[in-house]
Amino acid sequence: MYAIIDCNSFYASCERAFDPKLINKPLAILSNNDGCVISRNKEAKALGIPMGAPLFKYKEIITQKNIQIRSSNYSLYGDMSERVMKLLENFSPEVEVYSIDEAFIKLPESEDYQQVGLDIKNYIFQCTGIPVSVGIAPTKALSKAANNIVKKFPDKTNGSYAIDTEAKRIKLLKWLPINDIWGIGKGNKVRLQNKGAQTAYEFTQLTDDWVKRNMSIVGLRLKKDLEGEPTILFEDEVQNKKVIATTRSFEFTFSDKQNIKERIATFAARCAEKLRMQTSSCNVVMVYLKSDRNKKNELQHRANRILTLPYATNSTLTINEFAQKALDDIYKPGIKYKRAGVILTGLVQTDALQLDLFKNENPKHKQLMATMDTLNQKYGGRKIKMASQDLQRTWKMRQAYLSPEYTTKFSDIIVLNCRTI
DNA sequence: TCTGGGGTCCTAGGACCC
DNA sequence: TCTGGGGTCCTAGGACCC
Repeated sequence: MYAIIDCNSFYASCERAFDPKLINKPLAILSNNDGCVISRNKEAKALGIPMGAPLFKYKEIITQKNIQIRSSNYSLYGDMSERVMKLLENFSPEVEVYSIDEAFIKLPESEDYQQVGLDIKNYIFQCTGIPVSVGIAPTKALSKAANNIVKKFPDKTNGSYAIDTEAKRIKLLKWLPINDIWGIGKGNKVRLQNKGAQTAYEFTQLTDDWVKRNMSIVGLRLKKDLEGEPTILFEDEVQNKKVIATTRSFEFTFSDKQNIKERIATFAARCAEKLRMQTSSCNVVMVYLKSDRNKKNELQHRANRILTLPYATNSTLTINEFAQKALDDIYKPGIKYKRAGVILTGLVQTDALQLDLFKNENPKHKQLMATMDTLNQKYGGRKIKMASQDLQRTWKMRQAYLSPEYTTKFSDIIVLNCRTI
């Protein structure tokens, strides 16, 4: 049997775990630059704050209803996520971390799966203060569906629901609307509705042939999984990333090339760092620029440039050199740019590099990068940078409502004042 | 003034090879 | 009446996820 453990309103729950003032209060977490809402607890949902709500459009209701807001604090969420995942290993050696707030685990045989789910939920809450929902079933897609039941009926399920009989599986599929199936998005929803299927059950009644032809092998796998035949693979080995990207919207729009060069340098450096962390090198660098598409009356421009490198590398210097070349190719003066990104692809394992007969990187880069990474890890805050980066810290994200890094920074650890009673 | 960021997988079609 | 056949690799774009 598989279980999916899904943290409820994860970012909001992380904030609440360390700040008792937030208990039972509506709370929304904002995206980078405090632009829009990316997580909200159930109290905020009940007040009608939708996912993706732009902050400036909801200012009024936020003040009126006294909704608490926080800037996103990824050091905190990333650390809390690691803790939750680590704790799950107490229930099974086989854990697939699916996203920052979700994991699948393979459960050992049990007489009472419902109770296993409750045990997991209680344990995670006790150790971290994070509430989770647990769905249990013979396949991954069915466990996701069981999790939907938990979310829709929190009182009846108390946080855990298990599909452990054929009757429950059929009942679940007949209840589950087509667009709530994991893996069915907008496109396939329309396709299936046109075919007359409204529920997961009706989807499974279509022929394999039709599903394969209209929804590709991906759709067919999903159908098998819903039929109870485990077809979507369980992957507990952590895979290296195949694409590494650093992309941001700016806090303002601007046209000044020097400014944009500096950001591209910083994005390139961040990408190269992520690349070295998984001991990969890249063969391809892509850079893109976009103006603000919400400003209809301004001159629009979006462009990208893809450069293939002469040799695979993970050197910040080389990657930035090519990123800057790409930028030169696409930058147009006079455009107000709002967003840019650096994306690395063609990733290969660094230790399995093909050396070229003629073109190879200066070996000094390797030593320099190793030294830079060591120093930056030891002292934190990325103290060692390229000269082309933002040495003056002339720009930074707008994060007006940022909470402390309770778990990853010594100066932010909560201090208890104990008095004798 | 102000609307996120980072991924995965699959398919079709073109280029190229013998 | 009637275009050769079989294959690989790469890329752009679509669809979906959290």
